[in-house]
Amino acid sequence: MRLTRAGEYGIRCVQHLARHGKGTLVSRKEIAVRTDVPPHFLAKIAQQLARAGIIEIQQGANGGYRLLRDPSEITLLAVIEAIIGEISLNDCVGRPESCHNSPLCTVHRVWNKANQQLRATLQEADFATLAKEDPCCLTPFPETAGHNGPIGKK
Amino acid sequence: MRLTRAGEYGIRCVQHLARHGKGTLVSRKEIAVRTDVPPHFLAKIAQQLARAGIIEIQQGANGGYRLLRDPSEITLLAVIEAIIGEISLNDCVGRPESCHNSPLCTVHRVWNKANQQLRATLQEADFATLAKEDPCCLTPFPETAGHNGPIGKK
DNA sequence: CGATATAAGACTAAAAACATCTTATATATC
DNA sequence: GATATATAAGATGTTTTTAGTCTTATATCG
Ligand code: SF4
Ligand code: SF4
Repeated sequence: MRLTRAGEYGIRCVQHLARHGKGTLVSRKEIAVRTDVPPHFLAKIAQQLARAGIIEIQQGANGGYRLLRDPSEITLLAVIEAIIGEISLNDCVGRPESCHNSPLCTVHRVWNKANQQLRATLQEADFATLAKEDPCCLTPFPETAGHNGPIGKK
Repeated sequence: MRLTRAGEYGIRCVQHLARHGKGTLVSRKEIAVRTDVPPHFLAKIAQQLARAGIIEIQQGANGGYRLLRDPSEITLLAVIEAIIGEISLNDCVGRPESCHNSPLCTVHRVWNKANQQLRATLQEADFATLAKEDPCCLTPFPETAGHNGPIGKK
């Protein structure tokens, strides 16, 4: 297992959407800027989240992404695994057949246990709870706030 | 965090040495053959284990490796971290300064917790316990058994 | 000394991660 | 309907990491 950048970015994306609540449309640009993720990269990640049924993508002018479920129904585990696939600390955890020794291997059992524990911990964390303690103050985003002039940048 | 091949091989190496017990000299070749690890790769891994004080390397003819500690004193965690460095599930766990958001981030806290839990689980597993339930029957290795002719191969 | 074994690190190949770019398509607004 | 804007989809490119090999040097036994 390895939490890649894509995985981390996916979490940030859902986290930001969760701040706006279920169903609210948020532009890719806003998410990208606010969570510090390369916009084109975010597009890819969003597609994976959409395939997993976590978000919905709206195309066209004034398009963007929206959460399909309530933040309390979305876990860290679901978001991570939507992007990097099922967590597997060692090859033999996800594919026991990759090591002929796995049926007898006592180390294998430790990995299995650790893996299960890790997934459980990540499953316990839902985005409603995460947001509750989150001190993030959601200041208006330029585009959303109704004027187009750049603020600060340039 | 990511258990690399080197990490997995390191565990196999220590596991094999543990079967022979603390202090017993075992040739690199035997370990490599028995645990299915490329010999030159094993050399590298052994050096890391030696630096971490887990094994001792004996050079010269009839050289090899030996465990410095009792198997019960060696944990999975120690071996893994000797090779891949301290376990860190996400960048921000090992280096909080890598994300300016880490002091406030609620996701960060979940990672910290999960990381701590994982390390604890791997620390609980020592090689004496692992070997106890290990059904491996240690048949004599050709070189060790006192004759030099190749068996089976070629 | 000579045979054998590891040390140490350079080197290479392959894979994965990370990111960008291009072309196509969908939608709102005029 | 035309146009501008936003995402879709996937090809492409760059960089980093992993995995493994090779070469030269050194240590030890007999
Ligand atoms: S030796 Fe054990 S821990 Fe290692 S890959 Fe095989 S089954 Fe997994
Ligand atoms: S946003 Fe939170 S979880 Fe993600 S890298 Fe920063 S501190 Fe870690």
